[in-house]
Amino acid sequence: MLNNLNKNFDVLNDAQKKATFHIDGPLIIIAGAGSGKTRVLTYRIAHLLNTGVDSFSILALTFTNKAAREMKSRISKIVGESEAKNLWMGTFHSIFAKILRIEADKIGFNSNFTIYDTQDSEKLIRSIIKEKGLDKDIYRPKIVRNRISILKNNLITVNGYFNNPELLESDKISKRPFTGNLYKEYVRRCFRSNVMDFDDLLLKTNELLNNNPEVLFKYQNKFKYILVDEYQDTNHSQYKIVKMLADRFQNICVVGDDSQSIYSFRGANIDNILNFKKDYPDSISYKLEQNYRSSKNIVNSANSILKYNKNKLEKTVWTNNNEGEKVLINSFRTDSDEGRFVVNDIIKNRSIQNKENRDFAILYRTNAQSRSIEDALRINNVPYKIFGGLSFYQRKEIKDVLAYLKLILNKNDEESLKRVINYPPRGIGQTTIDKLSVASNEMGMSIFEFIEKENINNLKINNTTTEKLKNFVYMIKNFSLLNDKMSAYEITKEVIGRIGIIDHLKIDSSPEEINKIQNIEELLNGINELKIIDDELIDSKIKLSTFLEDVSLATDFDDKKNNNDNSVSLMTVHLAKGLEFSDVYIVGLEEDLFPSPMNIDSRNGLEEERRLFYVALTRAKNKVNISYSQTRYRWGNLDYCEPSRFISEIDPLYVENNSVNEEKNKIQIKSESYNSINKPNASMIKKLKKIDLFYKNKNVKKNIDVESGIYVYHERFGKGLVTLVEGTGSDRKALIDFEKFGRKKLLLNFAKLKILNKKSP
DNA sequence: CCAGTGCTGCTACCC
DNA sequence: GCAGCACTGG
Repeated sequence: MLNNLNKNFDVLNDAQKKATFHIDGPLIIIAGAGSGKTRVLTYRIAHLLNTGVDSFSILALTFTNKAAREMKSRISKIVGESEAKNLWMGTFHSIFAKILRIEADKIGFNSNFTIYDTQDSEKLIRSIIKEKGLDKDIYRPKIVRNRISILKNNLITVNGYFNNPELLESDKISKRPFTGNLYKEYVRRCFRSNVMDFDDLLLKTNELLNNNPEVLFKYQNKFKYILVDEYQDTNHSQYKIVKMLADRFQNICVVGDDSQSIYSFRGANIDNILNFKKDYPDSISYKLEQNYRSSKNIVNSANSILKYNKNKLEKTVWTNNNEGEKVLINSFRTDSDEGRFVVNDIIKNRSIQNKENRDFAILYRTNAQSRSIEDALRINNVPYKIFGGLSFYQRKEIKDVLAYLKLILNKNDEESLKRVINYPPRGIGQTTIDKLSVASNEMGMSIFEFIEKENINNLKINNTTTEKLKNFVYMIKNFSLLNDKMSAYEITKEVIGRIGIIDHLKIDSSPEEINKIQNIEELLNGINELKIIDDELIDSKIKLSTFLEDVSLATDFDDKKNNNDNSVSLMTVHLAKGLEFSDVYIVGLEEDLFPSPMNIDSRNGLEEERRLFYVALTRAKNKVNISYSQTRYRWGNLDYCEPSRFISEIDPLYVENNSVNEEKNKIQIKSESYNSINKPNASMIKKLKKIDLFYKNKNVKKNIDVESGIYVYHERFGKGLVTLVEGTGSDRKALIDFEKFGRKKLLLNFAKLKILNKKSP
């Protein structure tokens, strides 16, 4: 092994070697894009093992399952699978979920606690808001959930919240003074349901380690060597856990790139990496600055935009690679023109440069932008794969099946119960559930427990419904008994069969429903495959609890399949982090899109957008194509766009700008529309654009003649007589008596009406 | 209780 | 443009 290892080390450059061979004491590795970061991490672990460090005492934390898997398999290749298997390597959430299950009793939880995803949490919060009689338009569940998430990630508990005048004040100002009460109730309900959300996995770990010195001691001793990947993306809660665990031996190695910190919106704190030296004054730092991925033009153009950022660690990424082609900038009239260009360019380069579909990636700021690109790809029969969007496990039909499975393991899981107690429909309606909810809540019980133990006849629920409730509880309990003797695959198969979900989906055999059935089958196959893998390793079938833990903390579904098919990749820039492609198209480089309008009002926000652009640029090995459009459909209507400020920030030395001629047109459009206004601010421009758009919009043109007394034809409602027109602007409505559908009030801005006869003057 | 329609509201997405 | 909640009539 040693020889093999030493041979491997020869491929490292000086900085990489220094970082790899560092053993004791705090170490920070600043790793520029494409500088062989993962290589250093894996070799460093291999080296640690080689010098006699016990594989059980190494903890390596990553941000994605994918990163953990990759690293583990690479290490396996160097040191062998049996050694690699002992490493504690995984995401923050999976590692600490594991520890929390072991230590659950110390924080008053049961070790089979359920993990809620964002959607589950939001649903629970929504129902609490409703119960408390608060206005859901002010207490928007999404905002409240987000607020609570941020609080938790900053280790602010309910008490901490109420003792913090600033927080109380800020929620008062934002017209949500009862946020603290919602937080309190949410925490109470999660606890009662034996549930943790993603943030709890970190928050509760903090509490566990803080309040139980013996537990902290145990894990400090266990994890003598700690490595953290993507340190720039850690939030406060993660930072504190790492700090506590590393406190005893100080053998902490963090790797990251401040220039690729793009997750502050979910609580990542760039200061963690910027302040590492303050936290560990004895730390050593190495910079990996040689880029092995991209051409000189790409590296230099990416570097040039970072000059506009103030908050950063100094480093100079450079490369020995070829000069390469310049970064190409193109402008288009419409977003569909942009899509067509990108696809034609891919087809062209595919044949001229002998490239394959998988060499190309199309990156965008928001998922909604994929549509125009997809259209062009489909028309030209170019195979593509969209990454991100709704993950497999987020789909309704999958979540429905999973809810049954979760309920089997944790009957107090209220959200899962509510999800499936009447799905597929079994005659238990909202009224019944509401009654049960209130009554069980008063008793401090879960709904399941309540049905099981209490006399529900007192609730004025009729006998047939009572019977149905009892049956449901009986069914779940029965599943539990079966589960004790069954593998995850077997019990899931049993559940799917017994609840009749497939039959229910078959009722109308629309393509969507067929697809749902296929997804459920795929879920089952997925579990079955897990079983096989597990069989090979330890000759036992995977249990439901293991499977659910995997699923709750997984998002990217089988990358094996994704890698095998040879297609163009479409994804957001965020998702592209860590990946590389030969040719990259970055589309939609427009103000109000990239940078995102949400992030342009603060320096920190704008700098993060710029780093995001940096990430996009540095994904490419050979060629970057940047494009923007002068108009774009957004939320169903046409928007005028200006080129992104980031385009002009790239040093012109490395750029070929094809869009200069198009510029003139654009400026004309702009001056026509807004000349009369003196220095309009951003939001004003937005409003003007909307008004402007309204009058130019084809819908308005089409419906401007609609007035009372004329006959119109509507796509769905058919023929009708307009009896009244009211409102102005986008609020203009018509009251129409349809022959077959009766009286309807329609917004003229949106209604697709054909005028059948005009009233004579 | 349920299905079908209307209305609303929208980043990025790791776990 | 669309999804997902809320409302309403059967």
